[in-house]
Amino acid sequence: MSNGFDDIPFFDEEPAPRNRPERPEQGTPAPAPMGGIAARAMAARDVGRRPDYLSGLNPEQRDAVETIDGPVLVLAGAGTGKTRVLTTRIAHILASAKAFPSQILAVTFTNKAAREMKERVGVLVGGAVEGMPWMGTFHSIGVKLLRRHAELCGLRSAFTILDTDDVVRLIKQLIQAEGIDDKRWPAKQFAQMIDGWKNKGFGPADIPEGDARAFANGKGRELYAAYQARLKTLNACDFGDLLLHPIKMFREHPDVLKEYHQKFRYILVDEYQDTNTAQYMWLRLLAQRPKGVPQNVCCVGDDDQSIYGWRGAEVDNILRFEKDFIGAKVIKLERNYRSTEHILGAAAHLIAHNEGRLGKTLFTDRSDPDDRKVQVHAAWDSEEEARAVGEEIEQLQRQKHNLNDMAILVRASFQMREFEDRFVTLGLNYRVIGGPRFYERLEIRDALAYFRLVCQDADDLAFERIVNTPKRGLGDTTIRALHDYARARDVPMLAAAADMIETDELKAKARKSLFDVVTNFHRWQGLLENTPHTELAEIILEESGYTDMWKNDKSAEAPGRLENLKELIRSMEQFESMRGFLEHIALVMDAETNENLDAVSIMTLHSAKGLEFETVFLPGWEEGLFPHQRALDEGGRSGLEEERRLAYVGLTRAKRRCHIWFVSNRRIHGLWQSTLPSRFLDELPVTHVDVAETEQSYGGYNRGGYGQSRFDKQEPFTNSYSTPGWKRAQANRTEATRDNWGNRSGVSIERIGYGESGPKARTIDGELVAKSKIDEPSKFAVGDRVFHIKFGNGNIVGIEGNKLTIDFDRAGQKKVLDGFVERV
DNA sequence: ACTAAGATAGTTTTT
DNA sequence: CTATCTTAGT
Repeated sequence: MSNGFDDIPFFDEEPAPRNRPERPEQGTPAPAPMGGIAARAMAARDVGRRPDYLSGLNPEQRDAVETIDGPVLVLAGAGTGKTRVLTTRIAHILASAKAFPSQILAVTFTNKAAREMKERVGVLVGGAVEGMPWMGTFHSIGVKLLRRHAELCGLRSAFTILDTDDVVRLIKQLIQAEGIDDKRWPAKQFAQMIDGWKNKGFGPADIPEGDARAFANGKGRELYAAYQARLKTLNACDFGDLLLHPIKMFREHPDVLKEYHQKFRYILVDEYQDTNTAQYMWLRLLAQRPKGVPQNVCCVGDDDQSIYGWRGAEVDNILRFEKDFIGAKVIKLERNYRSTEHILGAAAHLIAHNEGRLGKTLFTDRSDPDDRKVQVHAAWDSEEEARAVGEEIEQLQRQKHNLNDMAILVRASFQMREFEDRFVTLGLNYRVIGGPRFYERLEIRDALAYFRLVCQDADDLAFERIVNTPKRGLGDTTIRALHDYARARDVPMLAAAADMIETDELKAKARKSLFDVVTNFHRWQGLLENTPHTELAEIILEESGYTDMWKNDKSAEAPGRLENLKELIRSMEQFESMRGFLEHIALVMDAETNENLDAVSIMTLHSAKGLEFETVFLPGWEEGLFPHQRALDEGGRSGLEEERRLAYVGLTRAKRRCHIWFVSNRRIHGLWQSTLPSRFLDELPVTHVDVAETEQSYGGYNRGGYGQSRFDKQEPFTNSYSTPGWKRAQANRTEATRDNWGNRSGVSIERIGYGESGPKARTIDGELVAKSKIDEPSKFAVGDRVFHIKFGNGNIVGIEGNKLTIDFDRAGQKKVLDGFVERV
């Protein structure tokens, strides 16, 4: 290691902010306290040993930690210690004294990831982590930049951050104001379009002509511009602006950008595969350096876990890292510390079906004869699926496994319900992750609207939300009048209200009500500076009559809502001011879960990313659901590949046990649909996957199709296959388990090298856990009259291997497996 | 201004 | 089927 003490910074070049925020930034100028690890690290160096925090890292991890100068891309597979590398790297930078804590920019996507990073860095470096104000999400760092330089972006520092709900309401107003039919052109859809544009870094002038024409008969661009103008008058931002405004500012004010170049000596990015174009642009701007100056950027990501393409994430960002950052070092982390070799083998084999990946192969030293293969189960319908999963969980529970160590990961949230229902009847504790959130509840949003308006009187959306809540007799007519007046004079609605109560414009009753509202707000605004914010919050909710409204409400949920309001006030205590609290709310919309309760987690595959469980259940592996039909329709091959990555994410969440389920019948949109097993099942390797025998063999209908070959106990599993693929698998099996990958997973996948021109030919062997029997002649013929247990009688109109297309008398045309029908 | 019946749509989600 | 939103009627 070179002597890093040559360029120890003697002072922290804290830029003199152009617009000082009211609240000084905490802790920035404090020099790095060299306590704890850092001190020990240096002591260790003296005796020629590695610092403590480096021990226990494998060579690749250590490389990723120690290569702190110059661009580094860490390709970190699932469970390879990505967060550890990131946090240790920060500790290492600090220990090397190459930067002050305040000179490190560390970006994550989610608040959760940011929290975890902070926690773990704290363990390594102690209090120094408190001096790292530039560790956070893209958006929270964006807000920080924007509050400092608000004027350069046409805003005032106290600007409001609007959530999606506010945005949609605002756009709806604009659409209606333009005289456009808001039913034909839904505001929600346009909000999504704007979001998409912003993800790509497009302002109204930059959007493609085709996009502009696609909405409201060519008014797309106009509306987008009107929206931005409106945000400006509201002194508000949407989430996209939190990135776009800083980008624009950096481009227009190179001097400001330069300050940050000097400031951020080291930049780290987590989950790089999830960055969208705007985030990428933002990063490029901050990371760029004059020729010869190293760009100390370290991005950590996994192209195989890129599952947010639909939300604007560009996997390309990770693929082109080397081009963008010349001289970049690419380090692959492939040693997995999480899962058994069976789980890893199954996941690796599945993901190998994707093209256009950088190509990593996870491996583990872990090999335990007790490790069970991944289990594939079949069920008749989703009800049976839930029942069987419940039984499996109860059995594990009897074996003293914690429910906290188990998770059910579904593709779509409607799948959750069946499990919830089942667990309620079983009395099994469960927790749903990612459901409706605390801050999205009606009463919370109402209360927040009051607070927002007190803090920022230009917040018309907040005004409109609560002006007649509780009921004050201020209906549509009054609001429209206020709205028109405000727009005509270009003043906020609260100010408009203050004006209008002086006139005879309104009816006496409305005028009186409005007068009360306005004087209340003026009084509360006066209290803002000198009253403790929790106290002020209580005053507002009391005096506005909002709490009374719920006290007088006799409905069942009213007491709960009052409880939530109390909870809201309680949670405010942790913040120093009402503004600080509101900012937190806008950015951190998540509520904490009760960790004390032992409960099974139910969540979507998307929200499971980054988590791990001893036992994972993956229900619903059926064509149309997973891969989802819409992903296929709209995303084509790349859509399918993203679905496959999602499957990969699901499998790699499991540490020891993994159960996959598919059903033959699922109720979609109220009616029963016959479903086919997911193609992903076909893509699993036999060496690591078992088809589980179910006592109830397919809900009691043990015949034909998947049922016949896989659940018929008379015939041993290994004999029931006769397809070429299976034979190939058989032949390869011995070889595959004792392959030349040493102690790596037994899957025989050729390694795909990074930096070569695309993936090489792969040999994907040993598949066929659930291969469709396309080669076998069907025992049915077109025109046959058949009976199906769920759909009744029908005629066969098409045959494709073991998949029959049947025109049912009652249920219409459906595709079903031949095992489920009988000739009549 | 509020309630009740009708229409409609229905992946994934963070900030 | 069902949750949510809209509209029509009181």
